[in-house]
Amino acid sequence: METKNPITVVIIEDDETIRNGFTYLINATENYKVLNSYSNVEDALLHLVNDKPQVILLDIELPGIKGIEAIPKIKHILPKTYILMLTVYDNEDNVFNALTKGASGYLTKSDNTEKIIDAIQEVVDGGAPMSMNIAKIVIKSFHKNQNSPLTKRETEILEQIANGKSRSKIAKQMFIDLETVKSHIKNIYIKLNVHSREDAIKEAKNNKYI
Amino acid sequence: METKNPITVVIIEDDETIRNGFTYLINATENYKVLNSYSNVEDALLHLVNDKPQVILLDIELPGIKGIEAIPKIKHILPKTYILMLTVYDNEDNVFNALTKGASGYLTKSDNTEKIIDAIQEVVDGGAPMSMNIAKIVIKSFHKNQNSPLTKRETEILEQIANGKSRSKIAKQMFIDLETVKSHIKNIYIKLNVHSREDAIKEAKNNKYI
DNA sequence: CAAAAAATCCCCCATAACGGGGTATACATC
DNA sequence: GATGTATACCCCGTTATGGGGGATTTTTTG
Repeated sequence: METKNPITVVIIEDDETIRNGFTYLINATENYKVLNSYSNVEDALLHLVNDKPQVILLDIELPGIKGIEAIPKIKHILPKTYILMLTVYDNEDNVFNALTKGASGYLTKSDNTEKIIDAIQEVVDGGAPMSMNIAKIVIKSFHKNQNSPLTKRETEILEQIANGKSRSKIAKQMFIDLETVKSHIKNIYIKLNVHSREDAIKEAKNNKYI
Repeated sequence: METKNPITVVIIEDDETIRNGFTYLINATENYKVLNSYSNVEDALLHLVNDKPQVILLDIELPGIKGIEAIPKIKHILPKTYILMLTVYDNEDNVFNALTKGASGYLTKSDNTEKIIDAIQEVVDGGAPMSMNIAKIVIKSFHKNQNSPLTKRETEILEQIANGKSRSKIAKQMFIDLETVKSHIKNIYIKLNVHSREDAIKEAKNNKYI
């Protein structure tokens, strides 16, 4: 182990105790260095360009910009940085969203130091570290959308519908035309053999398409 | 352990493999006896009066009458029987509904035999056995509707809206008039300071009202 | 019991949203 | 060259929605 080129880390976590604890523990480990730590995404985004860390530990539950929303923003300015999510609750949606948005791995805050260091190392080695229970969720999630008759886009739209969004809202949000949304919805209905938003949601949920 | 007065159990579960598996495993345990097992609630209701089990293992996902709907019916004819719900998915709504309707505990189907036997014993001893992750959901649910500005009825209706149901569907399902639903929705919007279904859902989810 | 809160039901109105019918283009995969 | 996907546009009639007024009854609570 050489101390000349330590693995550089930035921590984004609003809880001061956890933030300082992690900073201390990682810095105490040979070959790992915490460049900076921030309590919110906004601050972090301002300084990350200078920090240029190899790995970011990113809390999911943050005030202001949430951890998951932060992923694309961080990836935009630092495309090569690995992001490890920190979470207390292993919520399925969060896990899956974060991974699809570009997070490399997942850690629960109760994981011990050794695990966290291992995870950082693993991620710079190209791995995808995550807690066991999180891995289970991911597997379940992958099982989910597997044999769905819906395309990616259709699934996205159905999820918006399940959130109570109108066609026009969906269109605006996805930067596509209202008519395109209509087309997709028509196809969703045909594929699911339903004739209403309600039935589509029900059918999709029953079959774990969403 | 005396074998003269075994704890009597009835299983209601549509999957034959699980049904027979549980029956076998419970009968193989000293002091526990499965009186009967049924693949649906309708059959069970016809024979439960004769069975008079102390404990019923009740699947949530049943054809015909769903497990949760069955709880009050079972409680009606056998008020002293303890009901343990069996589930594969630890869905928050289901868990909470079942418990408020009179279920005593909750088990995931992946729980091992020992856990299930323990749960049966615990429930006849007056406990409320449930898997750890289910317990978490219950705690969350209790935290949830605490300081909600919405009334019970309004919350019910908002939940229906969040499931994509139209006013008229909600009205039919809740056996109330369309106009009543409209009134409730109007009040929901005022209380949440929103002007659309979408925003109401978002606001309610953010504040854990639903 | 009396007052307050919650739940129920009724009317009107204009607008927005919906579901269904077709058609068409660009693009990638196969 | 056929298929699948994502995109966009047209038409149509029907339904649902949100907001504005009430009113009544049941339930809860002080």
